[in-house]
Amino acid sequence: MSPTIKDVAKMSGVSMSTVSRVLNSPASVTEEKRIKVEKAIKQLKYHPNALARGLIYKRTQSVGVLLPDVANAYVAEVIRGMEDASINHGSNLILCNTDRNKERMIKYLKLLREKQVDGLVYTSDPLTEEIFREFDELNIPVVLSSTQSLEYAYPSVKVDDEKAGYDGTSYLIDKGHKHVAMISGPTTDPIAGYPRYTGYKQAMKERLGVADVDDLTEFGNFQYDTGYDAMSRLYRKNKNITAVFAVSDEMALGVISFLSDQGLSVPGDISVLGFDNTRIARMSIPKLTTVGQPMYDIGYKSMEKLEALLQKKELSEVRTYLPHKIIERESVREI
Amino acid sequence: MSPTIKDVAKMSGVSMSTVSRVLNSPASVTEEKRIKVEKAIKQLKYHPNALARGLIYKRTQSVGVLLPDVANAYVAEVIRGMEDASINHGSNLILCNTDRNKERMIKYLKLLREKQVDGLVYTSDPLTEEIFREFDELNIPVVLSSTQSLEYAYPSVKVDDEKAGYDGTSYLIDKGHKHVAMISGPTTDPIAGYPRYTGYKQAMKERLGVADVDDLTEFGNFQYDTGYDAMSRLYRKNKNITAVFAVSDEMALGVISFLSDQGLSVPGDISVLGFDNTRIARMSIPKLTTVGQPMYDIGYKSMEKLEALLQKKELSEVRTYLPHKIIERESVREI
DNA sequence: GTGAAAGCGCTAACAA
DNA sequence: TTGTTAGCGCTTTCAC
Repeated sequence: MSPTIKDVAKMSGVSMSTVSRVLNSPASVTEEKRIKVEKAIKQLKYHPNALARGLIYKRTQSVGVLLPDVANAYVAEVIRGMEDASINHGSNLILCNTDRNKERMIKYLKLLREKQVDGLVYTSDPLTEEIFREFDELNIPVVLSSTQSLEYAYPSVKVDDEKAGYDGTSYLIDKGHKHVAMISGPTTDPIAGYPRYTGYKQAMKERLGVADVDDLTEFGNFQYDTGYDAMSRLYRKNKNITAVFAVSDEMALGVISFLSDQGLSVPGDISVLGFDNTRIARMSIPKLTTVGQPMYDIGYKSMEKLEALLQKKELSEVRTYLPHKIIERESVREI
Repeated sequence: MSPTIKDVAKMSGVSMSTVSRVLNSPASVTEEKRIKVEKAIKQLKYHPNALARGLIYKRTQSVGVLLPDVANAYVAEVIRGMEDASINHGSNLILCNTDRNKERMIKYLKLLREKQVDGLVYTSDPLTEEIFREFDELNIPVVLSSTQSLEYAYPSVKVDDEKAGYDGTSYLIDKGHKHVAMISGPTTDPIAGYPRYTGYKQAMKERLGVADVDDLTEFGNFQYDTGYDAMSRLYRKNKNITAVFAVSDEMALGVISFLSDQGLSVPGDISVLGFDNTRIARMSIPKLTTVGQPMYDIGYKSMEKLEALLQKKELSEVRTYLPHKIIERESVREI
């Protein structure tokens, strides 16, 4: 059995409270005893039991992280930022892959609640009313990372997706493209779908005067295959396109792949712009020009917000928008 | 405040022990009381406190996962498998990105120990003596995932890297290649470096009769850039190469990229074989033929082993080797 | 079958 | 400054 505070007390000839004091407020103990206690701690290899502590403090230094899937490159990078922030605060992350599966999520929420996590961060997926209600029952701080809610008051940190959609499109227009297509996410997705699409449409209208984009848009679900398929549909219905803006790097790679299968060159024949700037963006041929998101920072900042909440600090802002940035590589050319 | 077992007892007019019984062995309570208690639980939205439980059971249903970096595609996939296994067992994963940084690791180990995690899984990095000693102090089951130790008796699950190196090389030879190069990991890496390299050398000798591979090998650290650079060195010193076996998909993409920069075609001029079968392997042009590892299964199986250990079950085997498999795509051709 | 009481390892009054 | 004691929320003897 591991030694307890009692063992340390016995060995050093003081009371448990004194041991507890050298652990928590060493200054309040005479040097003589403190040294004795410290020696005993070392000798016994004593380590405090966080369960017992948590029971009293009502703080566990653990936070739950709900995410769709760690194996997703985007998400993994966000987590990385969270990790770094949390270790700075002495907390741990409990990983919960929801798989967008409701039962799995409920199961996790139950576990997290029983384990008395201090807070929760919910990543990358829209917050439905149902999920909100589950969260609300937990009665702990929640922050949204790489997603947000306009209906509920949870703090969030993400990029401004609409502006990113606008800026990406504008970038292509600035390069001289007049027939700019978009491969969007589902318009039912209020985070990475609709807003980026809206930004695209706005830029098309404002900058190019084109209001009807039906011939220029297709939809996918952010994954490679759907990018490939969407491009194939797009190509069938419109041969004038000179640039396509895919709202995920994976879809952009799918686009490039389709184009390559058609014997078309990127960016020679068609320019391709991605979104995210995940690691794969610099490994493709041609290297992908993309609307980069500060994934790591999004994660880091989310966790900092959560910590602030846990310390009952006033949040300077509820909804934080981190800047996106166009990363120029080789898949877009000027025409 | 959350309701406690005491509140439930009061509301249902029974003792705390009875409530505890309906929670843990419902059969030992009369139906009448059981129903009353269950009703109170529902009404109060009572949820047991795992800290209090853990204090008694000395089991927390949490396991620590030490890994180099979640943002690494290979690692993320392994984690995914662990997650799925652990949720089946009702446990949670505490994520620890070590960054291969000793201090960070020590800090995590301290946190994990204080939180009384039931076990540990250590992923993807060689187990040094120093790390072993740290683990050993913890006095909890440890399993190695995607790594192993011949010196210490920790159970492990991974592929047979030497055989994989041999098989990958053989595959290339079977395709008619006589000048097969390898871009290896560091030979000081006893997991993903040395063994694969050894397998390669063995195949070269047995199948092709070539014992001196100095002109055919270069080294990288599994990342994209080092694959690019290693290929550039290789190309400078040997123009006869018709196939290169890079021991990570990322490095293989780096190789393809370098070749493309030289105006060389893959697999037209040079065939390229990767290792791992991470998601990027099917997104490249050409799609990467690779020695696939069952990453998900490695993670899943590791966690199952850990659970078995926690249940004091005898392990049927200490070191498990899961089969690798060559995934044929488009980057290797027959000559 | 059920309840009272002790105790898991710790901290926080409260006295001294 | 220090020790004694109660108690965090739960399970588990041990009587009844």
